[in-house]
Amino acid sequence: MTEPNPPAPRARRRPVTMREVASAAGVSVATVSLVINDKKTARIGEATRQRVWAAIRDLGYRPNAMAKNLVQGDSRFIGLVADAIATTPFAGQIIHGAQDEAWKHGYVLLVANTEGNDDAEAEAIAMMLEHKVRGIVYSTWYHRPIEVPGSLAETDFVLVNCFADAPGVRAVVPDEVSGGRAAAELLLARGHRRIAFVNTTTPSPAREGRLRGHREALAAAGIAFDPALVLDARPDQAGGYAVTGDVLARDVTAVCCHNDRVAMGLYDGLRDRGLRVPGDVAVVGFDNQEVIAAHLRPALSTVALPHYDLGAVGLRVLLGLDDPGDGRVALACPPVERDSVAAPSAARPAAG
Amino acid sequence: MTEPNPPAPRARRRPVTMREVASAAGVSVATVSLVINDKKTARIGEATRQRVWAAIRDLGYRPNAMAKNLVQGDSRFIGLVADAIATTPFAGQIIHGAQDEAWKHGYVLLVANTEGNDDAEAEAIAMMLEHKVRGIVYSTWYHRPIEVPGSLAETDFVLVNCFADAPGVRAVVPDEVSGGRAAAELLLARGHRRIAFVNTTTPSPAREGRLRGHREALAAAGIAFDPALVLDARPDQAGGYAVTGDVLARDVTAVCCHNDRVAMGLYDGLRDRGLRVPGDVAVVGFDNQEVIAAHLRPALSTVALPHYDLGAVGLRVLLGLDDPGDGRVALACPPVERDSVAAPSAARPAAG
DNA sequence: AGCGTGTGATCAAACGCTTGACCTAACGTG
DNA sequence: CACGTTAGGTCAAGCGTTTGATCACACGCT
Repeated sequence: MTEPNPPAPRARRRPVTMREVASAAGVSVATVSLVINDKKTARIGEATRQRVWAAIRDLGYRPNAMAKNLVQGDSRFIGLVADAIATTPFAGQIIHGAQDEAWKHGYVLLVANTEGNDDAEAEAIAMMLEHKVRGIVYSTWYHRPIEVPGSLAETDFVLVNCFADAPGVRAVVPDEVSGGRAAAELLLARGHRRIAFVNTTTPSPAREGRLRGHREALAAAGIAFDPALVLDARPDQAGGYAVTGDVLARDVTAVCCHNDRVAMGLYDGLRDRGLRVPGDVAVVGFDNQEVIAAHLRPALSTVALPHYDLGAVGLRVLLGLDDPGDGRVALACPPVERDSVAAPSAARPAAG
Repeated sequence: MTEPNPPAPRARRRPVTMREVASAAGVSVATVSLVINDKKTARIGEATRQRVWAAIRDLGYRPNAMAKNLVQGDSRFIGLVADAIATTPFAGQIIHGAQDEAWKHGYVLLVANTEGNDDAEAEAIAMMLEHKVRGIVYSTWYHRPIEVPGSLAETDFVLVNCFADAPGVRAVVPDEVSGGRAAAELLLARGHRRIAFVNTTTPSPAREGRLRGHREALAAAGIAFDPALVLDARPDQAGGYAVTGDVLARDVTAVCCHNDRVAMGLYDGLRDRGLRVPGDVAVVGFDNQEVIAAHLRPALSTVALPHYDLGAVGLRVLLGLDDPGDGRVALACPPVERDSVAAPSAARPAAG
């Protein structure tokens, strides 16, 4: 009876161990270990060294990282929990930054995404704890306050792109205020003085912070803040499109949008009214969401959220390489100039 | 003298071990192990069980996964190497799918991104090998042929979103042909018969496969294939915008774009000419790149690349749960209907 | 008393590696 | 020649678990 082959259990040859290398080289395992790790404290003859390396190569030996970790009492793992790995490129950037930085210091990232599921999150953290991670970077895909999951406290951790007001909880976040300021400055530098600010409807550090930065920039430029120029819109294309009329009714020459998607919607709204960017209205976005900002017509000037750095710095803080002064470290949001801003035209755009 | 605290080396209390639990519960480590793993073969009294669990809870014990792996001879790790974790949401989706599936089977993903750097790649694979991963999923962010890195062969592996023609190399890829067919069908179903096909300029499985699918759909609908309706364009917004004139010159009622970004550019091109989507020209994209497709005005009908499934199935194949028949498994690209397709209007749009 | 049996828990040997302590020749030196 | 020294290694304990083999004991039978 020939059975239908069960899905090919691929040949899993047992890995070569140090013992095998030792006997192949005619030395003790201790010697092999000393050679591999190039221990300065041990005296091993050049000839022996050669034989050991040769055996290693011949046998295709790979050290067993887990055995090593075990005996050394600490792992080279760092956990990274993210709440949305794939929803946006944002989390990806954070991971990327953390990854690079971890790698640089000989650590391996244990990534888990929870998709906002608390159980998954608890499980993920438990898994990391069981692997005796050196610490955990806990990140969210958009900047917001969070409750620190209880089990996090069992290890060293740092919050990234989110924060908690428990004392002593380190966090790395984007500096929304400076971002808001940077956005406004993009416009002010070109001479705009009547600038609409399309804020999001959802309360968040971004909502409050960016507006504050906007006002600071206005103040610094000697422009009185006019609350009537602040509008609310759902933070997406539809929101931006819908708010177009209100924006134009304010008789402004420029608009700061809460994010790039709102700007994208606004582009559509303006186009539908026969208005041109930046000729009739200058627009700046926020987030620097590549797919959108770089490829809108005209390309969108915006302010970048430092996701990569958030991840990288988060890791450095965890490793004690950067000192948060036991508080939050706020990372600057750099402006990205493209083509959606020009000097205001003499004639005001027609309303409506 | 109060010294300026050096970057807070956080309290890293040595983890609780099984031995401590054992003595706290007044039993042997063996007993603790048996209780924890709920070994059916061992007979442990209910009272003892309780005491052990109590001790575990009191001490906050977490098993040491590495010790466990070591003694059991196999790890619960699976490696995932990606060539671009953050460039697009694509890789993120693959990771997400692999992650979920791995988790489901009790595995932990060791993610590494190489950003196309061969050294980084080799290092990443070495790291995984040293952690004695159960296998490696090697993925690329866009569908293409690759050379299998030598060290991959040291373990079990499967290619995802890429392939090699070495014999016996398992791969999971998107079914470009069926995707191309699906795209065309979106249009054919509404009655379009003269359809432009904007292909990419770069040779790739996508370029060849989608066109083939397109032709198959045409044939199935009894429409003669007209090579003149196939145009080439750089696969981005600029390309789509630039090709608009040529498309219109072909006097078509609909366009299949190589991807969503091309469609986005085409939207702009059409708008500039006062043409409307889908009223004057129906458009379908490819990729289902959320940020774009769902938020263009009108929302873009497109064909989705099954990234999540690519990751998930890749993992299943690795685990021997799905059988690739020792070849490639091609995953369908499902159509996503939105608002950019309507029946062709009686009057042909004016050429460009 | 002697024996089998079932129950409840312990012993101790691995797993692959690191590392401080220890061993053994061979080589000066006084 | 006895003695320290050094070069070149080896020994063996131990990291935290798992697990097959074992053990101690009480119970019920003959």
